[in-house]
Amino acid sequence: MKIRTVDISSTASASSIVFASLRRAIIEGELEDGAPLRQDAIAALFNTSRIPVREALSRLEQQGLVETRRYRGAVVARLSAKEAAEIFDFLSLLESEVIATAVPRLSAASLLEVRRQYEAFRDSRDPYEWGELNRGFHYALYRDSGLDYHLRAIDNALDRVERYLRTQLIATDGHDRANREHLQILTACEQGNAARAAYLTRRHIDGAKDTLLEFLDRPGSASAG
Amino acid sequence: MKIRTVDISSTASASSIVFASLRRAIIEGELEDGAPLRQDAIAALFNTSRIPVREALSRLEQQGLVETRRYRGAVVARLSAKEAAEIFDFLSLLESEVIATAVPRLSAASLLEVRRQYEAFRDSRDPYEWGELNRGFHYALYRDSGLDYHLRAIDNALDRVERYLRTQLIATDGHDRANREHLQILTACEQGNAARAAYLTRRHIDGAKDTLLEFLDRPGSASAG
DNA sequence: CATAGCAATATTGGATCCAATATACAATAA
DNA sequence: TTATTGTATATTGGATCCAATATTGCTATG
Repeated sequence: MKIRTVDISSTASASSIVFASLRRAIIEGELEDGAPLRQDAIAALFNTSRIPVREALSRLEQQGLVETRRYRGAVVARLSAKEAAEIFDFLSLLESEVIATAVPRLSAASLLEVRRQYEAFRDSRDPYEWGELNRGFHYALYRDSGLDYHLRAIDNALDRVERYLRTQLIATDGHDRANREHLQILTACEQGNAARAAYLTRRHIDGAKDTLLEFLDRPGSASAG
Repeated sequence: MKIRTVDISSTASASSIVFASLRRAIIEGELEDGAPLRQDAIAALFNTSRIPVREALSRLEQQGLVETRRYRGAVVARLSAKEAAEIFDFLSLLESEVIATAVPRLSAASLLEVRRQYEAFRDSRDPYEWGELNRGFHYALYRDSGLDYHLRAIDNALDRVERYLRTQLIATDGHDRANREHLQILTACEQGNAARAAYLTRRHIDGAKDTLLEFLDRPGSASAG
């Protein structure tokens, strides 16, 4: 049939909508570290009952984005600079491995898409878009690796540190530098040089980590948010 | 006070009990791939209502152990040989990194604990203990790395493939071989040779993967469970 | 006999209600 | 006055009830 169909069975449930919204609010930093998440209040916001909210909260907890204490409710998970640093290391390890796998498999179409994503990130001036655009660039690079489990782990890790990433991009010359490094990585991929792409990716992430930690150590620098 | 106390606030809730029990049943293979998880039936088993069951199921889904389709219920997540192979690669990458970080920090006490865990695994004849004991050995080795986020990711990944690991240990000479390799790794750690420990760990996991895939490819070999 | 249509049943998703616990605050005693 | 106890309120965890959807089995019809 020529009809454009939609899989109704995968229509969003209330709990999945609440989950997605809360997740976004947390990783964007709209809800700060340690902010309490009252079931009643959230349910009212979405015109629903507390049941889907509780389901969403327990999923967020499983993912490490919120912390729950029995009978005391949930709060946005705190993340120390040390923990953030570890997650950057985690990303560095995984992303360099994934890109090394992806490069020999990158199709011409994928490379075009990567370049498009590179330009979108480069041309954006809205820091609140950067997180999504940065993921778009990296994801386009990694997709052809076929390493779905790795990609999921990377996504979860990015969720945890996205606020810090934005801090780093805003408060330093992070955006310009990311652009330069993205271009280098893209070039290496176009040349089919997997080892170099992996090396540059590793340096890209390690550098972001170092810059951020340096910034956070400066007394008076506000925490992420 | 001299009273032996217990932190009541961390008492287990119904949903966390259901979660832990289902998780164990799934990773041990008591519930097979694709087995339906009826909320009513599970609630009855635990003498509770469906609410905590639903919370547990959504957490399990978030962790990738079950798959849910709206209005159709949850089933134990299937795992193809290809996906299992990817997860082994994931573990190989992470565990070798973690152990390399841990070795220079291993205390004498930790090394003794590692040896104890090594012996416990070596001396066990019950395949259903092997999963837990294997984790005990590895975890004792990794703990001093301080890489908590990495360790959590490793745990989650192990959850997904534990059934396959046991298949591999039972159906081949896996247990003996694992013991030999564990001893090699332990020795490298005692000698403070981080690079060698990492190399051996990588080979240990890659070897388990290859053995398992070979076994699964043999026609007539039952799937994990 | 095969199949479309429909009714009956089973099952999930969500709302409302109740119980258990924590928190805030007032009352009281040293 | 200050620390402690009791009480009122807020909030979460769980049970029960209702609505939406899927599945199953029967019936009728060609």
